[in-house]
Amino acid sequence: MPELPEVETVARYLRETVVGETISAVVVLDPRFADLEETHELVGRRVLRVGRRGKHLSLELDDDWVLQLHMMMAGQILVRPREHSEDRFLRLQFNLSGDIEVRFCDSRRFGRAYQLDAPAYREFLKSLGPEPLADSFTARLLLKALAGRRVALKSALLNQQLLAGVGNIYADEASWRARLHPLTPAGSLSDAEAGRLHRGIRRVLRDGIASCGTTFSQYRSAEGEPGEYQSQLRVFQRTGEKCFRCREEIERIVVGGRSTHFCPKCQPASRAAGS
DNA sequence: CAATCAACCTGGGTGC
DNA sequence: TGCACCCAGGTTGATT
Repeated sequence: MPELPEVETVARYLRETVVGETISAVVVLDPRFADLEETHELVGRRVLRVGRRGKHLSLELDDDWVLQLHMMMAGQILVRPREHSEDRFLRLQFNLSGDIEVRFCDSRRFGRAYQLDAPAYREFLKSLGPEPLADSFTARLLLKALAGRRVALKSALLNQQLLAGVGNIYADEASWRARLHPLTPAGSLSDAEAGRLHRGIRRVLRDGIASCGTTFSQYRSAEGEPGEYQSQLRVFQRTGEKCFRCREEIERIVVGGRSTHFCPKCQPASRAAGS
């Protein structure tokens, strides 16, 4: 599921709907899902801000309490009116003042919810790589993050300590934009290539947000709506279809255990290991 | 320290 | 219909 554009889409809706609301009840349906030792501590607290860092969502509450949510592969965070019908795979629910509920659903039970105190939250914010859409994220910074890395570019882009928020879909899409083979050694990029990659990453993430994310099956916005970026994908899950740039057939390989899609003609394997 | 890989889970789709 | 098998947007922890 959810990569940066999908999480941002959810965060934006939460900002419109739950900021200022007070938690009136926490319902844990799957104890393994939520690492909330003291759920009663959350009751009565108000949501002051909704943050997003990489693929993580943070509900910042009164007294520096933070509720961290991660949707992993299949999670859905839905904002529902109390009378809304039951949602499938509900694992955790927050009832809010104003008769609305935040429902965290997840068929695969990979998602997680947990509390952080202020110091732990600061540590967490520092533990991830730069935000790719921040003004401060430059091509030079990207080059620096990749410097010295011999892993495949694809694997580096998925490393959240190097760059926060890019996942399997947007990594492939950005590499296609930059005309870089996914097996290119991450630390071998020239200035020009890093510039193209930097533009590609920001382009696909911005476009993804503008389309409210990519939905193949599970992902829904907090309003329960599917995203629309899947119609704009250039390589992801287009194996055997024609490249939009050169009409060559898109190929699929496995890199670091992850399905990887690219155009063998537009993204030549000059320096790429193993091909 | 860097890189690789299995494990965590379940549902949906496909092919026999 | 049933069943075996493959695939999936992510992360972490053990191992090399």
